[in-house]
Amino acid sequence: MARRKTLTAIVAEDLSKRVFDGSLKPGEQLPTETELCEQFEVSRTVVREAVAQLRSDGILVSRQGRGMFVSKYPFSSKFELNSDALNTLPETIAILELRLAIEVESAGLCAERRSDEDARNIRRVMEEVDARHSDPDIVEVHYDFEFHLAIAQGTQNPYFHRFLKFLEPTFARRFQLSTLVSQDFKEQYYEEIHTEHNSIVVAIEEQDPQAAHNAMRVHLLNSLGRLRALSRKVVAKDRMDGRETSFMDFLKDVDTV
Amino acid sequence: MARRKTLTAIVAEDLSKRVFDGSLKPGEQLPTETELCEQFEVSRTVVREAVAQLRSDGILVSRQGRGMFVSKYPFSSKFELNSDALNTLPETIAILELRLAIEVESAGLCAERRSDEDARNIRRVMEEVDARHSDPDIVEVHYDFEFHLAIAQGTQNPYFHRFLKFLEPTFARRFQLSTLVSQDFKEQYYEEIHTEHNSIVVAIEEQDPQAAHNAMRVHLLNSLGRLRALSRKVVAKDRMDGRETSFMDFLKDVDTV
DNA sequence: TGTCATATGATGTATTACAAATTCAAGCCT
DNA sequence: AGGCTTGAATTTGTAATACATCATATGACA
Repeated sequence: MARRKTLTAIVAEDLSKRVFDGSLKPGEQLPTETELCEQFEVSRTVVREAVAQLRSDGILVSRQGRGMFVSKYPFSSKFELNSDALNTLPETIAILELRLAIEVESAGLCAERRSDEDARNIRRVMEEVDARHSDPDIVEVHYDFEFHLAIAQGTQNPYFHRFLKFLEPTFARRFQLSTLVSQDFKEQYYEEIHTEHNSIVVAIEEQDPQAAHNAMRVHLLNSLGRLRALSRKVVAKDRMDGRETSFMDFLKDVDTV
Repeated sequence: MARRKTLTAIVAEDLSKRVFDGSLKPGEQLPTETELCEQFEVSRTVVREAVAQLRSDGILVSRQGRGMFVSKYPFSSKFELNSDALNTLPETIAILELRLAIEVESAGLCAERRSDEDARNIRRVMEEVDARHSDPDIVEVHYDFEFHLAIAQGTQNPYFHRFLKFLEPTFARRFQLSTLVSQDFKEQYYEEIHTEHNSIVVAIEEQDPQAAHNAMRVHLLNSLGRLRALSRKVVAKDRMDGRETSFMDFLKDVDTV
């Protein structure tokens, strides 16, 4: 593996380092492309590809005929979750707390601002989610993500939907519950969730932000609890089978392609 | 203004669109660079710069001698705010709502989980922020960001701090209030903010999550109101001076170098 | 059948040339 | 003097070509 870094990558990293350690200040003009070619002893092709990357990251701006400049706000305006972290239980829980924060407010704003069409859509999605229970073998722990996205849509603030969509991969893993829990448990599981969903929907339909806040908070706190319970079952099952699998390993295994 | 889009940008957008609408599937091999040149009727320089961007976004990977491929996980596991959007008032408000969601919960969790040292630190930062009022000329509308960061620190969940830090550039712009508002107004402004801060701090010290929620919500809703009021003043002043500057232009102008 | 050399085709890098946009100053006009 | 035009110089944007390097497929050879 470990491929040799391309010249382009080297130049790009060096330049972005210069920006972030302050030797190139926001707004400042960079050396011309030809000067950079001399400094790095590479061709203009390389410099330009490197610059293209930094430009798409918003670190540089370049204007034909004038030159290249450090962006006025070069400091990372992106928020990323390194995929290593997503597979550990503590990280998943920490991120679920972040999600709870967003979703509680999302439910409240949705209750305030939803259109009638939003409300109808949300109820429809809830019913679709319920209908999906007919398949007894496979369930996603957060199989109800579409429901949550529909609510975010109703806030009329696109950032809520975008942020939730961004968090989706963290929660969209599938679990084969059948290997873990009895049918009875699943029934109970679905029953609980439906009840929780329903009280959220009712609050949104009645345009009661406070009630929506509360119902969503309850739902996600319970979700957190269910996640923890499930993880305990997994660990117990592994121990019974003589394995010593941690929850994170489990999450990796069931990861669907 | 409205600069003509570069060919590079056009190609990059088209390719990323192909990925996201599914006509190019994860893991699939792309046409060769020369083929893309023919398709788009541009030079290889353009194609390569476009690809360089997509590669840095993690959408494509290219291997020397083999070809270019759509990444297996092209779907952005990063959340970014494009800097163009940050300069418009509606966007700023929308993002402030997102921030409110995070911070209300942040205050609550902090009240629950803070260490004694966290509590001391928060109060200390609040007092430092107050002390800064001695400088009568310059104020940042959200000069109190450190205070909010200190609270996020107290949640014991690193993602709250990280997310807030990520949003900081959106709110860390400086305003020269002196050209806009009277000294009296500033006094009142600071007075209000201090009162709001204090009730948050008290709630956290008393470990009362519900009160912390409420206090933080009040503070940020008022912040939202102050931002709107300020924007109205700016527009009014411009109109008086015979200009027709929108708030977004204003934000660009006061941009500090 | 298995192995190695070679051919082939892909991306990576270099070089050169020209197009288009911006700046700046000289020079002209009023 | 002040404002305007013009053109040269500079800089990024695009194009075209050549070669280097890496990966794979092919086919000869044992």
